[in-house]
Amino acid sequence: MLDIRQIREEPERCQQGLKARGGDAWELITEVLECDEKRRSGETEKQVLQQQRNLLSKEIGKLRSQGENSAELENKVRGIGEQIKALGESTETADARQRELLLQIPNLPHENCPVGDDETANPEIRTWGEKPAFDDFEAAEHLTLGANLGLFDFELGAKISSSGFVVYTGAGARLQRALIQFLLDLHTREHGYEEVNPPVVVNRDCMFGTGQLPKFEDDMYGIEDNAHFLIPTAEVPVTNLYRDTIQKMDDFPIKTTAATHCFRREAGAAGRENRGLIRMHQFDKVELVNVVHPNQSLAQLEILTNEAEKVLQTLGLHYRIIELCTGDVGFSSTKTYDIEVWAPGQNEYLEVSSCSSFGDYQARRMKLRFKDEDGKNHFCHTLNGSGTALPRLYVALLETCQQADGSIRLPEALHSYFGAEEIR
RNA sequence: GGAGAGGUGGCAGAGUGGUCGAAUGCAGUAGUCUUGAAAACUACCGUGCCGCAAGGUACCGUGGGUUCGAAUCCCACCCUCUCCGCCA
Repeated sequence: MLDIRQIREEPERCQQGLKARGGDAWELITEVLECDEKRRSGETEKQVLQQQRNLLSKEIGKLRSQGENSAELENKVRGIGEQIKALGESTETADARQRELLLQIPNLPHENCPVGDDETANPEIRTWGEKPAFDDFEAAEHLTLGANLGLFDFELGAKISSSGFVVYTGAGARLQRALIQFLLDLHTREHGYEEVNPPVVVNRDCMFGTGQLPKFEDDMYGIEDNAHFLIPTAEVPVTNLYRDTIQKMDDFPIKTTAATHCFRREAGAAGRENRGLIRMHQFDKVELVNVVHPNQSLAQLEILTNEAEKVLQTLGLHYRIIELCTGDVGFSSTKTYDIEVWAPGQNEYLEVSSCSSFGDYQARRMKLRFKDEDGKNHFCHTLNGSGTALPRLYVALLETCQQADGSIRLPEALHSYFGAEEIR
């Protein structure tokens, strides 16, 4: 949520930021300001009346305790009560509308977020490693490799669920488990994360807190009349662990990781570009969540991105980092780096991680605060990044590590986790 | 799923219609004392909103209601605990 004070004080700047995203959210600013004006004047008026009522009611109490008649005063206060009620209703309407609007307005892109209309304007920040050369044979794609090695089965997934679900089988299931274990160990042992294992069913408050609701309800699997949702990412439960809390500054940065299933409807996403494991309704992901002091967040985003990169470096997978431009950053994000791993069989880069700083946008939504040296409360900054998504990592791994005979030579870091050096 | 009990400030725990934003204890912060620490003593010590400020106002699980006035009475919902049932 944007700060209503900022909207009040620099509305043009807010509108500019929103315009840079594209879309028409900037048009809402005017109405927000109208509501704000209505709300505040109504509230002030109401408070004056409440003060009168409180004073007179005390008076009545005094009179009664002395056994005196208070009927006249009571009548007067009754009238005030009615006015308060009427005022309360109109300010409540303005307040509700203001909140509704604020929840629909995305975050402002960070001032150093590159300007652009869409993903074609995303600059490449850096690359690591090189595309592996396949001199003696042509790189197969993971679907072929997996089918031959019996690593996963899409038909079985569709049979027991529906299209967009997969069953990992045998060594394929084992590899999945090994990867998750490897990722969690990396982040907890080397990057100082605390591991949690949260519910994958969460309530609506969580979805509002991180910004999935109210705009993206249709993207998620809802249950019980959408009172609860299957999480689209562990960002939701993990960040919301800190919802409505006041943190100690000494604890910054708070770094929490979780491996969870993630569920997304991905309506209309079927097609050649999303063949195989690349876009699933259910997938695993290891998520990294940071809660930090506001002046830490920009630097922390670099650290967080490096932590996610470490995954690919350790596995020896070539990748590039791009930064999302103003027209492409996510709803709640203020600055985002995407990490794209090279998948030789696909002959393209796949997004395996998206590392974002949300500024105080999520924190304000979920009332996540910290106490400063003077004992005053401020909103924290939140960040998160994938560390990393499993299926695409899996794809890049198979396709990069394939050998001429169709077997997979695993990176050394995985040997102990997987229990073998090769899959054949 | 059934029966019962209960949800008050960081924690513990009073308060059952007015002077209660809320006793008290613990924890915490600052100070006095001390070579230092401890102890003792003193003071401070919840959150939001409106306001330049003074101050005002709201919040006792959540949402409604009764009342001149609600932490306190009524209704609904949520959650926790205990017992029973079922069960990985």
